Amino acid sequence: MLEKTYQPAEIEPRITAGWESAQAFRAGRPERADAEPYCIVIPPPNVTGSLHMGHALNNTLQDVLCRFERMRGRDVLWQPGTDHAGIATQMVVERQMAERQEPDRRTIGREAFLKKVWAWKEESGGTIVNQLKRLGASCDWSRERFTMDEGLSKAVLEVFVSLHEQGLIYKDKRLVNWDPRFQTAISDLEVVQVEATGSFKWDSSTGEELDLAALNKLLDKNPSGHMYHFRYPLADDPTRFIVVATTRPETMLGDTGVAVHPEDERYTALVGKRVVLPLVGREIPIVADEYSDPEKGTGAVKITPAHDFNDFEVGRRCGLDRINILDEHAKLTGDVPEGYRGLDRFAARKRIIADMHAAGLLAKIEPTTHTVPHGDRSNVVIEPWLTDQWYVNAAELAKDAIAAVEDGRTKFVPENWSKTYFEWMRNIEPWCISRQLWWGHQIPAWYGPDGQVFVARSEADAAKLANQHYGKAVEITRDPDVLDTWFSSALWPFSTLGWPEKAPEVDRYYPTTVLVTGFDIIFFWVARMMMMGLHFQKQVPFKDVYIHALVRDEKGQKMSKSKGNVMDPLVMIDEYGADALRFTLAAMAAQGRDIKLSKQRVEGYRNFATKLWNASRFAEMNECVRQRDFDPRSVEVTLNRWIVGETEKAAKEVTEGLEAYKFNEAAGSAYEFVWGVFCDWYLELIKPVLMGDDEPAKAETRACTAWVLDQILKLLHPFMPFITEELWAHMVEHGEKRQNILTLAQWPVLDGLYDEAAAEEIGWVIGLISEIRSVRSEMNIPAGAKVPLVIVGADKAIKQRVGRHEDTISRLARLDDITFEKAAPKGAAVIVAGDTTAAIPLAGLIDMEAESKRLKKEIAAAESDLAKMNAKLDNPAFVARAKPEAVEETKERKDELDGIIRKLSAALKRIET
RNA sequence: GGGCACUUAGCUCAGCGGUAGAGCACUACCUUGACAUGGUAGGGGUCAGAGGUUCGAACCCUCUAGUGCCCACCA
Repeated sequence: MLEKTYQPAEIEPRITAGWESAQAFRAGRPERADAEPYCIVIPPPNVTGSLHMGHALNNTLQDVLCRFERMRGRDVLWQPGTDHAGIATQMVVERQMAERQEPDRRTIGREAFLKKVWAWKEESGGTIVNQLKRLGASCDWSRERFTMDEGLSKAVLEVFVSLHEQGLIYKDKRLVNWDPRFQTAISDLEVVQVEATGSFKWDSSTGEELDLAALNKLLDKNPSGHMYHFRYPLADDPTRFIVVATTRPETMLGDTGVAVHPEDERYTALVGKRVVLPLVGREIPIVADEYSDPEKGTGAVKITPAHDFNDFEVGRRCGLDRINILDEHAKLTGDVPEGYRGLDRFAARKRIIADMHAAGLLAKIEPTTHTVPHGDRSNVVIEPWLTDQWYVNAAELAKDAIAAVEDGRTKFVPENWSKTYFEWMRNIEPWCISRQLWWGHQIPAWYGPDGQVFVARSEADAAKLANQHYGKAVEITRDPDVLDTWFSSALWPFSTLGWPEKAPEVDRYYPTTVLVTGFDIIFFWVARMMMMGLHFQKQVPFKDVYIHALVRDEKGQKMSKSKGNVMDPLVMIDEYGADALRFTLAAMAAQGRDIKLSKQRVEGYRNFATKLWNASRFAEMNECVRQRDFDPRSVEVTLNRWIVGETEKAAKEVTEGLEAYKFNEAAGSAYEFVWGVFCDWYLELIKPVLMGDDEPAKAETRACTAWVLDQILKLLHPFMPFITEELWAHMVEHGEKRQNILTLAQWPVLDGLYDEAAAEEIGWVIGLISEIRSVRSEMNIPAGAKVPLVIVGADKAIKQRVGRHEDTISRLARLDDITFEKAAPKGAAVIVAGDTTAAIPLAGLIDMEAESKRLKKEIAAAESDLAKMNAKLDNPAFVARAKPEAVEETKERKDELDGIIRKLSAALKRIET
């Protein structure tokens, strides 16, 4: 016997264990060898991660799809795994070492450090996988992969070497986004722009004193947000100046030119002259370059080619020197005046301002709003820095990746995300893939004594190449850098299947069916998988890309620990059960929207689970046992004919919703059917049958209830796998415990069950009961009181109907007697349900004044509707041009309203006379 | 500067060309033999504003006003 209340915490671990022992999620089950494969690769969570709401949503949706397709008989592979997450993981381990006061990584060396990271991974890396299991994720866990696995590392090696051979990976010296905290290059995508606004204002022309102490105090809090105007003296006439503006004063030490627009007449005479760079004393040229905008600042711009992306280009065009003034920590270094060397960039900034002012060369300080690049992980200001790095020629690889979406080989759902994808792909920049970290795939490049580079699959191969190159054996050293984490992620759809080995899984499951992910990683991940997949497999990595919403807090902001607005999915699971959380996420996953999650919503769906639980309890108590030979087509009792038809409708809606990735519609249809139709009506309507003594009807109804409940458990299983699996096991089949598990049961494919006549009749019963209840409530007839009902002017058909459903109507509407009369008795409340009129003849119980008021209100409402119908029908254009069905519907509605008004008016008249 | 969305019941959100919906919250009644994590009934919306297209617009188009996000730039 089922417990009275559903206890998710009690059943979930048991169900999980059952799935595991049945190996229910194994791909490539022998009996499905001929089945069509269905494959999803999981967006690999960071190995350092723990489950947040975004993961919960993402994996719930994937699981819904996988369970749905598994039940439809497909050979499902949901490929799980984790990502080594270069910077994040290295950070975690370094922080741990610092906390334990152990020597830092540079002290212990690369090899020892990597050993520690692996040890950490073995110990703590499995957290998120276990959390995914608690959510119910039906991944084939036997195939779990890690981006640093031997196999996946081999794929990385193969891809790097091939792309290098093809000239699509190359080494280049150019400006990169340098993260001074982690001392590594990062890609454009890992840079986030943070707005800075200053407040300090000073102008030398006013004669006002400059309060340096106040400015410095401000700059200590936020070094950005101000524009500084500097006077640069002309070399041939130090009494004349050209004024330049900058938000980064310290970079002036690396200036190698001043640019003006070629057509800017203010400066024409100065082009070709030189200025003396203040504080440094170096003479630098004034050049003409289109980059300079006469509208902005003073129209003259200082050029620092080694520390600014635009200036780099200007310098290249005008042949200016590049002087690097920063080291890897963003401290001043190299060819800078003695006093500045070794200063931090922001300390140098203050010092420069003070020194320029002292030299009388500071013209103005004004507050401004500008964005400052920050590292997305380190949160420190990024410096453009000139270094050697490895790049992927992304523009070349993007060509087919763009075409594949244009011609529909891969489809975005919702479709308009393809615009975002195109936008970025068509303007793509070279992808900087080298990172100055230790944790990651080390770049397979070796250098000879003179710096000549040899890229090869192994050190031995590289040595061979070097020997050929030099004509003798030489010492080679390996490039210490590792690859961007997203480089290995880009290979995920085929590396996890066994490539570059000749793995049968690649043939069977690639291209994968659908990728499910959030829009925040379209560039980071989706685009790069498209490029790599197409290049190495000649086929798209996935046919569909379903982009889901981001889970945000109530203000629409991304949930984050630092903001303190996180809702922990595991806490929700503990409190309400995994099924409730999953159902909530699926029900809210409308396309293209953000999800602002609320606890009450989860609670509501927990209640839904309880409702289902109790409906099953009811079935169990009433011995509703699934019959082996039960055929829903064969039922004879009208109620049963009706419910099998409703079941078919629900099954179709859920199926169509899931096929179209409309998770919310599928979940909504299932919810409405289970609660609103099955529980609210069917189970109530059959109670008289189950308690009656019509044995054949009883037997059919029991079998039918068991059958419908089975369909319900199946339809809900993708959304609520735990409770449905538990109830499935409880429901007796052919008089014994069930042998199979729901996860591997067959999805309902129902057809031909809908019975128009049954639907009409039960609809009539429901309508009548609802009307009686409504009138009772409005007339304040005590809920417990049983009252008689008079059916007025019934024809033979209605009399027969009433006869068939008398018990049910009496029970649900709390009646003690149903009789037939030609006219409604005096002093009765009148009920109009469709074409049936009824009355509750309890003069004593009914306040006739209230009844009169109620009738008037109902008449008014009906008349208002009727007026709308009439207006439509009186409009010749509507009758002539609207769809015939629309006109027909309007007429029907008008007739219906006419009838209602006539009956209600008659009742009203009787009261008033 | 370029792009993409959004504005519907007190709250959170569906609906996207033919009688305004859900969950929660609210009101009244109900220990009715599955369920008070429940039942029954009910209140509550000129679908941001203004134009237009259409027989008909919350839904399509244009504009306005707010809000959010992405990309780029920033002397």
